[in-house]
Amino acid sequence: MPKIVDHEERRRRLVDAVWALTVRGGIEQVTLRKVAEQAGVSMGQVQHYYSSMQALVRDALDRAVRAVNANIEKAVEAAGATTPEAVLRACLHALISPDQESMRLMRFSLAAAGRAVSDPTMARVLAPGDDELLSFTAGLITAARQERGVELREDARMDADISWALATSLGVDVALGYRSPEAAARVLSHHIDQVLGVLGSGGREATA
Amino acid sequence: MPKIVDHEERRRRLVDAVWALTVRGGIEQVTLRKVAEQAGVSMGQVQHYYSSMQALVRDALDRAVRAVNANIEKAVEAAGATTPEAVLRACLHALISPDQESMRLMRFSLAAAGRAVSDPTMARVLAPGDDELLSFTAGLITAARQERGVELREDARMDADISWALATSLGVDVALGYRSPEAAARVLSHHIDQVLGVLGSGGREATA
DNA sequence: CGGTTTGCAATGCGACCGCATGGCAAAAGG
DNA sequence: CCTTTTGCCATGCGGTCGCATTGCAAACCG
Repeated sequence: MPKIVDHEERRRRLVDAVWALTVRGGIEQVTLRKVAEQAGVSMGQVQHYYSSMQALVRDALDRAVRAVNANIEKAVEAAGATTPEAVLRACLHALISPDQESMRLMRFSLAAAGRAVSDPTMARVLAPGDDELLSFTAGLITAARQERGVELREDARMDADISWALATSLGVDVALGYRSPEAAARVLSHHIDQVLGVLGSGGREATA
Repeated sequence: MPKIVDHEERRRRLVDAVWALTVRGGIEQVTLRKVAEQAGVSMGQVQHYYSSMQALVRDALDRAVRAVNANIEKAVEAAGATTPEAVLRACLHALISPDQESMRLMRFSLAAAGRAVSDPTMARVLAPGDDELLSFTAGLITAARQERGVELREDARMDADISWALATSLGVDVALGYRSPEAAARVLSHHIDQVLGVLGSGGREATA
């Protein structure tokens, strides 16, 4: 077995080139030649690692999904969140992080979602969360309500659904510059407050 | 002035072809030749009415925005909404209408939004609402709260913002088949109930 | 009737696309 | 040494793209 290279590293380079090209000029700029140039390799190498353009874009999307999830987990850890409410807030706020890397991922995800119109496998990031995620989040909401002493309701799952949809939407807006990170954070916090029953009567303090 | 034709009708035909092509195969299928074929005219005619491909897609987006707004107004009228709450619900629910025409527009809008990554003029429909819309909606929310006898808060504008973001997101999901119209309607109604303070303690009836 | 203006249709051009193919350099085994 | 396997580069092909150009028929004015 001669000439052993790190395949994973090669693919990461190529996918990163796809992200960069998409963010800079839209997904229609992602061509074999441009990807090769951006990654500083030859067209041949791109073809060597991906059997087709579609396969490359698909892998780029796969990795984007995993990267977003990793960012969320990282954000939860970084926040040192111990209470369910803190975990909930950290998870949702991770989607609107003004961090360059996060914004890159959101922008690429939006471009990919545009393709979902014709290719159902292309939504993933911006589509509704799956059962597992919603159940987990609903659990957080219920636990947070309990801790706050708020009367419980059976609609936690729906609130989880709404919360992810809103956070995703805000994340796209931030990544495209339609909202400032601060404004998006205020909106998201306001919604979480409402979900957790924090908003009683004109109270302003709520949470940081 | 010889050979007078209806320019507006021509453009409508062409834009409709753009919508159809985008919905069927993604915005990357929108080419001069395909648009001409879809509209049943020659490439020359397309070029006669639009100086470039970009101009055509831009007009298609313009008209989509106007069509969505028209659909909303139509929905309000059709519902015979008289109270602020009924108007509010009609407006928001118009975005998740499972009507073929509405879903076409949402799908095209999503494809266009995918281009917003590289072309800022391409968001429009799926971007946050403008000041005027938010103020109007906030007014509806406040009035609806008053009618319900709910204690007033000063956050109506933010709730309006969130409501539009959620309705838009749900509308995309419905148009792409990620949610059934009924499921989306339940989610949206639940959110509006929450905004209007309908959800007190485990109550189930709320609204239809 | 001829002239002018409008509304297109047809065709051609250069650029770029994804992908297939063929070959060659480097590393390891014999 | 030679062979084999791996990783990759270079090039060529058929197709499609947006757009410019050219020409001409229909409709109105005089």
